Amino acid sequence: MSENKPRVLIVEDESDIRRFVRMALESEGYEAYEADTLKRGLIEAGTRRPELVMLDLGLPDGDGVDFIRELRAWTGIPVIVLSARGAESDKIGALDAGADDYLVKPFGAGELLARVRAQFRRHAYADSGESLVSFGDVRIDLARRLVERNGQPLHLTPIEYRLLTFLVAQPDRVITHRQLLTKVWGPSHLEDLHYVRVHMANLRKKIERDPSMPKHVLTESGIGYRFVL
Amino acid sequence: MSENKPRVLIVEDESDIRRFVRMALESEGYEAYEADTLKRGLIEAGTRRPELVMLDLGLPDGDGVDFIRELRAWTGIPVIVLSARGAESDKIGALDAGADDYLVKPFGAGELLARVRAQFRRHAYADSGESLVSFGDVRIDLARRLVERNGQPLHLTPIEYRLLTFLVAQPDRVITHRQLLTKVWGPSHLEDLHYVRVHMANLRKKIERDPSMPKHVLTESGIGYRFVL
DNA sequence: CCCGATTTTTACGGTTTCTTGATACGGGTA
DNA sequence: TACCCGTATCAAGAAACCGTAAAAATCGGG
Repeated sequence: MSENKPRVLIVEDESDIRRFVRMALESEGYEAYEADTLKRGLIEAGTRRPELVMLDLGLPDGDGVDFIRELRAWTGIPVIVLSARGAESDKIGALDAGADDYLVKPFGAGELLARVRAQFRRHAYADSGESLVSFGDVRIDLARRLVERNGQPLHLTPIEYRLLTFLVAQPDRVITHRQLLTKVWGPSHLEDLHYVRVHMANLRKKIERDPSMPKHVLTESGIGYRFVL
Repeated sequence: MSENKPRVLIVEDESDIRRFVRMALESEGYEAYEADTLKRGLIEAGTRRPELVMLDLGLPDGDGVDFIRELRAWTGIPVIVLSARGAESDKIGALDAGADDYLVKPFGAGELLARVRAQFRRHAYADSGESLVSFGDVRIDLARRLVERNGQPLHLTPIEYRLLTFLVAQPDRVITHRQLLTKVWGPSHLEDLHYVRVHMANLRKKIERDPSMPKHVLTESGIGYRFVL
């Protein structure tokens, strides 16, 4: 191997889209591998060891959600889901199963590359493993369970703190309502969607400069939220 | 012993991970010892006297939490727990039992080393730690087990003294009720939360200028307390 | 065995946090 | 434009949590 390009696996049955995605990725210096079935995709993932997977949910030979589950059994590499317009529930299922982001067809090359870059950034960041995180004018000391804003201690309630740390642990990633409810309130509160709304609003009031124009806790309508640094 | 490298004990049953961790540590100048069972780990800890232990929670021959408890019976050396993805409750149990930090598999070498360095930094500080601490108008002489306020001797009961020193040892950090109960009353009193309340109130009466507006022993509702100098 | 010191219980009022429901907002669509 | 859906916001009531005093039990030294 002469160079050390980041490797991306494309799992997609339509050859047009496959080619489009490959071209976009290669133009930015990524190495692209292709698979046209889920089965083949899992094999390629195991042998090529890509740093990122782009997965079409509408493949004929099985459920994309199962693909993600199998992949997640042995690796945490980011998965970006490509979904057809309107296949909302599939998308959410995929995110719940461990996908990291999604793109709705049709999408442009610029949009695609931006998402890909975000995932690579996130993964590099997650490995650096400091217990100090900061964004905007907020600093979090995870080891001490301490949050401050502009140097002043910022008091968060237990739920607010759990929400924030869960979000911060995976920036740039779409987090579903379901994931938030299970992680913060426990699996028995999957129907209490309004809890999330209320507490998210309270959290925003404390950490965003302008809570009505949030810059870090973004809402993904119909799906959940996304945290960006 | 020709050199004086810091010693780290790895307690882990999977040989791949063991080797990975050892390589990472040795590349940074640590001396690494290995054990593949908890039993063996305890023996090695006793003979090698490491400055740090890396412990996999999922060992076949027993509960990692018990390992930590046994270790804590005779030493306070830092323990970093290696836990499998999603074993949230194990993680908490381990921290309560006295672990100092945790890493979620899979983790990278950079992340691992950052955590290890953090522990050595912290421990070095704690060891060199003056045996004289002071805050507000209180001075504590840890070596002589003596406390005074405004120059006057201040009498603390055994429990109050243990509470205070435990808090003072980790300023700024939130300390959970569980931690206080295990450290001060022992692990069999995890349900006696009211003990903490009563004795904390008594302690505040003795060390705070205005016990109703505490400036050093702050309460974190729903979590525990936080000591600030 | 007695006494003072300490710890454990108990009880209750005050505070913080969470839940709940009502209401307003805002982007998309017919 | 008017409507619909999901979202944000607010404030109340409920629940959980905390501080405190004081009584009861326990401990330890003489």
